[in-house]
Amino acid sequence: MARKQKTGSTNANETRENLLKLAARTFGTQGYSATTMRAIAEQAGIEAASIYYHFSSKEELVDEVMEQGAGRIVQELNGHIEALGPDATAEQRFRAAVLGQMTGLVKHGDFALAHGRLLGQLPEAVRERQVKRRERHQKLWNGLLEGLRTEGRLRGDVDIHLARIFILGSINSIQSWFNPRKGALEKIADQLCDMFFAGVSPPAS
Amino acid sequence: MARKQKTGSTNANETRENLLKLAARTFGTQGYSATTMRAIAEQAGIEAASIYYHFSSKEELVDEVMEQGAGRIVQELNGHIEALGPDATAEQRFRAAVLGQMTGLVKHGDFALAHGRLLGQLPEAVRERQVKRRERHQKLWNGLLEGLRTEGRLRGDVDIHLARIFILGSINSIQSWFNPRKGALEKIADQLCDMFFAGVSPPAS
DNA sequence: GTCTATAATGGGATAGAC
DNA sequence: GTCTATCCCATTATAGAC
Repeated sequence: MARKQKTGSTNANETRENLLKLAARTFGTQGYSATTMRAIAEQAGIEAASIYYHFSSKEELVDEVMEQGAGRIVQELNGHIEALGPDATAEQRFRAAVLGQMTGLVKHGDFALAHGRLLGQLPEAVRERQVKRRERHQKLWNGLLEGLRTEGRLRGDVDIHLARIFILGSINSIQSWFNPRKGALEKIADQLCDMFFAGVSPPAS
Repeated sequence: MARKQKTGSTNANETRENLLKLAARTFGTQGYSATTMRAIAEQAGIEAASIYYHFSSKEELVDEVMEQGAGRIVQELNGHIEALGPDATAEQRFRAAVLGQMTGLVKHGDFALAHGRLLGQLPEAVRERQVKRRERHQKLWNGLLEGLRTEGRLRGDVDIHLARIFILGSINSIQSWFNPRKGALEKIADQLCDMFFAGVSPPAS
């Protein structure tokens, strides 16, 4: 059940979460520098100065947007993999990861978009942390691909590095074109995996 | 042979070209809003005000960076295709396009990077024109893929739209990782196409 | 062709009232 | 928790000297 806030007056956490959402959307569409504290405040119906009660700076604000963006995507991805149980094949895990990451990108659109687009525009301190996060994420995918290799689902001459770039580039591009009316995510993920596998798997016979 | 300038004093065109290059690099790495006229001027060793002798505004400057970025990539791509002669197969043309676009991205790094990263951050007027340019570019790729289909190099159930997204996402991601010391572009393009074709082509038998 | 000086605007952030 | 008022500085762009 929902726990009561300790603070009186209008709920701080709620405002904070709202600001984060609005910041994510604005950062993602306008970029870091072009997004002003005033613009975020206006959308929330408060003055820019009031943001500083919830966040100490613009930098802290964007940092948390990035954290949440990365966190939500990974969580979705992991959730899809874990739902398979421990006996899943490498291919099942890989396919779950593809659908999981796509789902994360679409479900947490604003945060995911900000996360994907802002890396190159961030203040140094924030950027460094996010670069490390991204490296961990790539390792996760490397692991999935190595699993495929172990189970004989990757041709010997396929470069894992390149395959990862190939599949991640495709998955992530979904942000710029996916429209739920044009087809279910599951179907798109399947098609993408089919294309991927028919390319990397050894000839059937 | 090189033609003499009509103007006296230090060559205006030269400075203009230099400013464009520096602008491309800075826009591409920092983003549109974060790039200041001062920063560009400083790199060129002049004052910010002097830029306005060569460009009427920041908007015009970024517009030309975008134009050149798009133009150089397409030119490289077309050059590779045309070098094949008129009797080339659809697959040869496709493979030439992949290598051509990759070459363009690497060869004109600063302009290509700016072109790829700035779309979402541009002033409306500039953005609209570039969105149209991108659509033309996508149609070019659709044409290449339809050629493949006509010549029986695409499985019937492969969605051309998705295949285009798949291959373009992969090609374009080269900007963020390619290192000439790690392997020739030709080899990477080949590997990418091999992965692509072994997926989309009908089973050999 | 580039400079200095400056206008006009808007940015992030803080102080202190309520 | 949010406000108003304000500081201080950076920004794009222009005017006019050289």
